[in-house]
Amino acid sequence: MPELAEVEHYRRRWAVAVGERVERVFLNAEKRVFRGVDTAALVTGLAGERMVEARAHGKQMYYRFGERQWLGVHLGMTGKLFCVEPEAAGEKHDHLRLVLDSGRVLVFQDSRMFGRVLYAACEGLPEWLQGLPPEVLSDAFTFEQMDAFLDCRAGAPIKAVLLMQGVFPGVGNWMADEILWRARVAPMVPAGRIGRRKRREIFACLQAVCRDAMRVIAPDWSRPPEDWLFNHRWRDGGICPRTGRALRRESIGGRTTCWSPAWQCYRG
DNA sequence: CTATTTGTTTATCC
DNA sequence: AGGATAAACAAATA
Repeated sequence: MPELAEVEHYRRRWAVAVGERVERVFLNAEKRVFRGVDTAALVTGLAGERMVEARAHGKQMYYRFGERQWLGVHLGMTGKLFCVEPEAAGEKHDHLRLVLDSGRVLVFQDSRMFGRVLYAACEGLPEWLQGLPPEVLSDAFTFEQMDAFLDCRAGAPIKAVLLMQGVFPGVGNWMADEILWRARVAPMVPAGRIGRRKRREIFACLQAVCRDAMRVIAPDWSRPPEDWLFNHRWRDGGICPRTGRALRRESIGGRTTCWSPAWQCYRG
């Protein structure tokens, strides 16, 4: 489920441990979420260290312990982070558990295991945090950059382009649909066929959807207002809140896409 | 039983 | 070469 704002929500669930020390680490090294990770080094490296930083960049979260212990978490499709009381029972898909000095436990749970854990012990940023693109809500994310990228991916449907994490970090399936719905652009339109004026609208809607999602979802996972596409998109028979007509669901760019044909009339 | 899934990586085809 | 697309990953849910 996790896109930009859901990731931020989960980041905060572990951020309650900032200032606390890790007493012990439990994990099952065989699980796919640890693919490529030196789990033995992770277990010994984090033990005794204090969490000093809890951050997210797009869908990639990372926590720093002490001066040189870095733990990365990506939630994939079904990953979750939470903090439980000492007496809480473990659950089936708990893959990583950090027991704090207070007794509370930070848990990473992921049933489908498309998520992953990363680990590094180094002075500066680990290589997997270097060269990240500007975050979509930062000043460094500019229209000119988006404009150039749409030309670079001119043949791909705009829906697929918005999902590319190298330029739109954090944008996921429902956010891409929400953006195109607000901008009134049909999702299968090739990016290169979108004119400059409409690109300006897409840019503004992109920022607005990210900002709104952060405000509504990140603090407590509130249900978005009914005038978002969000509440209508999941089930068959959904109705467009703007037109009152049926939403359509089809596969575009390899992903299930929900859109409102009468409303999203821009075809480039 | 089958079909579906809010993500990413790898393979394959142009 | 490089962009576009499909497949694979895995388990829960309908």
